[in-house]
Amino acid sequence: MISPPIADGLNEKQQQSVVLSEDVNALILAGAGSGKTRVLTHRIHYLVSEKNHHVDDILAVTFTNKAANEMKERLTNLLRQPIGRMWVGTFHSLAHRLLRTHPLEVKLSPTFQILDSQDQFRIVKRLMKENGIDETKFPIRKVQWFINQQKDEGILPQNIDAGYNFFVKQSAKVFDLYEKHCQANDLVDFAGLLVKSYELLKNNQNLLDYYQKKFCHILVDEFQDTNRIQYQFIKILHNQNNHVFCVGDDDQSIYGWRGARVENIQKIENDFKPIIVIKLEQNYRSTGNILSASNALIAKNQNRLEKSLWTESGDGDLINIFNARTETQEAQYVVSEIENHFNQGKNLSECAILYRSNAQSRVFEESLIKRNINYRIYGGLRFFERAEIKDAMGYIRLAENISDNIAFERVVNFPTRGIGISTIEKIRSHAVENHTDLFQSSIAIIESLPARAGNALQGFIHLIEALIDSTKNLTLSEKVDSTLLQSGLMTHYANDKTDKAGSKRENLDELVTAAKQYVHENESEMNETQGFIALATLDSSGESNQSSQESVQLMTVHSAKGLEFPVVFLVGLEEDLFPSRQSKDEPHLLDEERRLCYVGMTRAMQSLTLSYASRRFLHGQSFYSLNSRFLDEIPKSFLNYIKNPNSDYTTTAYEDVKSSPQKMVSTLSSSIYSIGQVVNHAKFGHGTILNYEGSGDSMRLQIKFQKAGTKWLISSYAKLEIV
DNA sequence: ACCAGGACAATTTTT
DNA sequence: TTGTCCTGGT
Repeated sequence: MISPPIADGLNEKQQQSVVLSEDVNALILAGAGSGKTRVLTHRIHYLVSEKNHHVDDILAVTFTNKAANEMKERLTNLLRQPIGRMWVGTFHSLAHRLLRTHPLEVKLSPTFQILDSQDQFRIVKRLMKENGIDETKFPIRKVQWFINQQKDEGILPQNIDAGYNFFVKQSAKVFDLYEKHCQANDLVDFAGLLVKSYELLKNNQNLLDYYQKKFCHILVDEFQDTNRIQYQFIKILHNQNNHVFCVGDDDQSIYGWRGARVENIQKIENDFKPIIVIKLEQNYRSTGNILSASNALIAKNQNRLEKSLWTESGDGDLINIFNARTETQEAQYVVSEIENHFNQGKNLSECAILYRSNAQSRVFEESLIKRNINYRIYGGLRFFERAEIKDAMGYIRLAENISDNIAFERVVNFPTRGIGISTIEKIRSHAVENHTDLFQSSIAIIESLPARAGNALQGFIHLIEALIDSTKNLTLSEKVDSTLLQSGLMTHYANDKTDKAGSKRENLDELVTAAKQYVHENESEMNETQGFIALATLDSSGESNQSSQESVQLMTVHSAKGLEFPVVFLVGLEEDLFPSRQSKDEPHLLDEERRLCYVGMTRAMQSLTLSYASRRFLHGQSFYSLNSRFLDEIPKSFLNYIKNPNSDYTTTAYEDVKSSPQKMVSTLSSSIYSIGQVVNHAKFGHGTILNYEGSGDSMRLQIKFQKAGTKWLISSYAKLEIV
């Protein structure tokens, strides 16, 4: 029916999806590893080369920059034409582009700035302080979270019905203040990009007509991750004459806590009629056992759009289960297994350690360092979120747009130049009273300041003016380089003797490289510098498709979504950790945990090991733990229990200990110590035994010393004297 | 302006 | 336990 190259290497269902008629909407339920990105890119290829659509007729939306970049790259190869300004990108970047094209229609100036979450935090904090809202009762993080939640739902402050909930009431008040602040200061946060884009289309019929007509085809990746405002955005762009093509997998919905609505994937069948649903169920990634075990696990969830994945590849190895005594032993086991794989010729980068929470990474790091194995950890502060980078960007932003108040506040006294809080307060209030920006206010009030503060501020003003003047004709990277020097940031870190200064200097150098690598699109609504500034906020990773080196990959299961590895260790499968304590009592949260576990398992291509520890040190305390219920939900026939050579008790024995505290005491009483007993330590002096763990030589005692505080000591080393 | 020490909290994370 | 943030002292 269709000629290669469109059908090239696609299975029947994939082909069907790709060549679907142009008259229907489509929902492609694409299971893990079923080649969904392939289908998406080939669909576009088909529309362009067979149906003679121009690339500009197509809108393709993803969630992450990574996915967007990958799609762009694949399309460039497939279409063999530059995709230039094609509308491919994240929801946020596309919304941003819309707003940059039509800022006035939503009461923004053409130079409006985007707030990242740090900036947002600071603003919320200041507003709360100014309005006397007690941040100990209403933690700023929670209020910020609340605000974003509302915005993701498309809810405005005036539409919140707080009822008797005091937290909601106060948060709604802050929300209102915050929205007004943003409006007055020409600021848009991440959620705001979407909210405003939606409003733009809703309130401007001619624009809506234009874009509905322009985008003949709207393709959405990872549809299960859409939140309400994103759904509305897609829905409003859709009319009788254009069509949506959505790809998603309800079993991989793991961002519900962030506002993603799995229901959207079900709603789509009613809201976008006529629609054709196609399931992609052939998996090209994992071996039979891995797949069957994953299928069995996810089958425990209710309300699924049932799919059952299958594979043509053989059963492969069984899934290994390892029960470690402690988290340290778990790490040692995993690392020694990685060494084995390495010795058998596997590349380190083919091995991944996946965990539920970032705090778990440390033990693995320590173990890897000990054995001298390269590793890479994902997570933590990203490049453009680092303080030194944000400072540098602050100067660049201020030089580009003198009324960028966020940037002004960031750099006005960093590196410190004697401009104190009181001076800044004066600048702020002048700005508010005169409806002008902080920079103009500074110039205006300088005469009225005490000599010292005045001089300091004058110095800053001259610095910025000189910066603007001297960099205006430079290329972007020269501009960045020169800004680093003129601002004094480089000197500041050169004089800084603390151990972190070196890496900060390296990061700043890296910023120059990032500027060099930045590719600006010529017909953009922005100039090159503005484009670079926007990129820094909208894609803070700062990664330019660099290949991962020869190193073991450590990351949370969340960040592993969309990736695959030949060898996977999914660790910490314990009750209260995975599923997490906060989720286990609520059915819909527990289901999401199960999906998360499913996502983790289905990352594995050939080898999958699940591990858990019977005792774990967390938040400075040791806890006994039960194996995760998810392990019990996988049929035994797929599992291979690894014998633990160092285990001094079996699972059942320890469960006895865990389930009845009395037993702990009775076990303890067989040793020479008992809880409540007073002992003497050579160094710490007198103390009382509060608790204990383990037995024999490895027994550890928790002792509250009169002077030295509470400590955990190993009984065989501690040389305790019973008093 | 800067640092030490205390209080406090600690899933998941994109944009 | 670790990191972060705030405070109070110098």
